[in-house]
Amino acid sequence: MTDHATARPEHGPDPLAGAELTFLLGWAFQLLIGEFTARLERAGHGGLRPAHGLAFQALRAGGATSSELAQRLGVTKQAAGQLVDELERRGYVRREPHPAGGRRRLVVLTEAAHRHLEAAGHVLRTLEAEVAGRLGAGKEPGAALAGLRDELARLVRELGGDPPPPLRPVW
Amino acid sequence: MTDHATARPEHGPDPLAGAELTFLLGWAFQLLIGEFTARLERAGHGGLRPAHGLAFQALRAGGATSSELAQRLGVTKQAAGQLVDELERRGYVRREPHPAGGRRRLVVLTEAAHRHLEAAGHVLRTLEAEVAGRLGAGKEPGAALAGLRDELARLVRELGGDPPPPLRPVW
DNA sequence: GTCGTAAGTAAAGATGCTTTACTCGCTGCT
DNA sequence: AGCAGCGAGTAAAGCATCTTTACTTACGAC
Repeated sequence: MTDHATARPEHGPDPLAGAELTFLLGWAFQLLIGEFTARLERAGHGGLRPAHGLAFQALRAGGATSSELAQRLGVTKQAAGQLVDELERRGYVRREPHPAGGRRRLVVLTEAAHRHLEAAGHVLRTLEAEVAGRLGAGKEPGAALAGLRDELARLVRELGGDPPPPLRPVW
Repeated sequence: MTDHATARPEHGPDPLAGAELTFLLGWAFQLLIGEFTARLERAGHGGLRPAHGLAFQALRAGGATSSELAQRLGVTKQAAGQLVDELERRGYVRREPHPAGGRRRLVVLTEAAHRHLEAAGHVLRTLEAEVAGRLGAGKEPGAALAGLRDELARLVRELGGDPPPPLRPVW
């Protein structure tokens, strides 16, 4: 038995309780991403969308060619190339000669990108900590969040394998 | 203490366990939506994207003008008008004279749209039932899903209010 | 050498929105 | 009656972000 009955002190039917799991997930994700972007902007790291952050993460460990980046992001190499063009123009990545030669070029993050990544990580962790405090009233703090993470991780692994397919910014 | 340790029989670090809550939510949502769309297609209801389903839901209870639809979907009225144009061409909605007169036109669902909604609902419920069975191994069936739904609903209500802002198909 | 393969680039097209700017039908005032 | 104004609807252009198609270039194998 869950504490479902205590989750909403108000009277009347709860539209959210009847919502499909899929939509609940979508709402939660969208709200968190929205809050994330807003805070990042207020912290002086505006002008970049979540998709750019995903690219930064894909390049974090030693960079990659734009074709590798394309694969990690789940887009065509042309799309990745355009993304790299834009990020290069704005000073977040550099194209360096690739050790393996060929036509390859290694795309690496600049200091600006690393600063952005750090700020983004901080915002995400702060956000998660706030959520932890507000979740699962009545239980010990953090327990509800841990359970939520466990169930979500299991769900993702069941449906998407490990590692799961890339997150795409449109559905 | 959760059954986290039993969730992954393999050795080595678990990349998903270290993932941010936000990304877990995104992955779970995207995977479910993807599976939903694939099944709906296989059931003979292909060619419509999730956004169309959202429009159907917004029109389900007695229809609406396209401006009302725009508000419910969180887009401009022009975008809603284009959406209605397309759905009308494909036989999913009709524009009828509006009882309140003016330039208003009431957009209502056709039988085809209602059939689509029914099929979509069935797929969603089936999917949710499957998820319920695979979640929270070791607990009584359904308990993990109920807890997940509770926590998600609470999270959504905290961040987005009630009802939450419209789900947008891009972030 | 030349052939195949993979990386990268170029250009056009598709899509799904927004912005800007208009027309039309009604209400209410004077 | 006449007209100001408002909200619904429509039209067209612009824009961002992707894909598709098609090419060029570097290297390795044989």
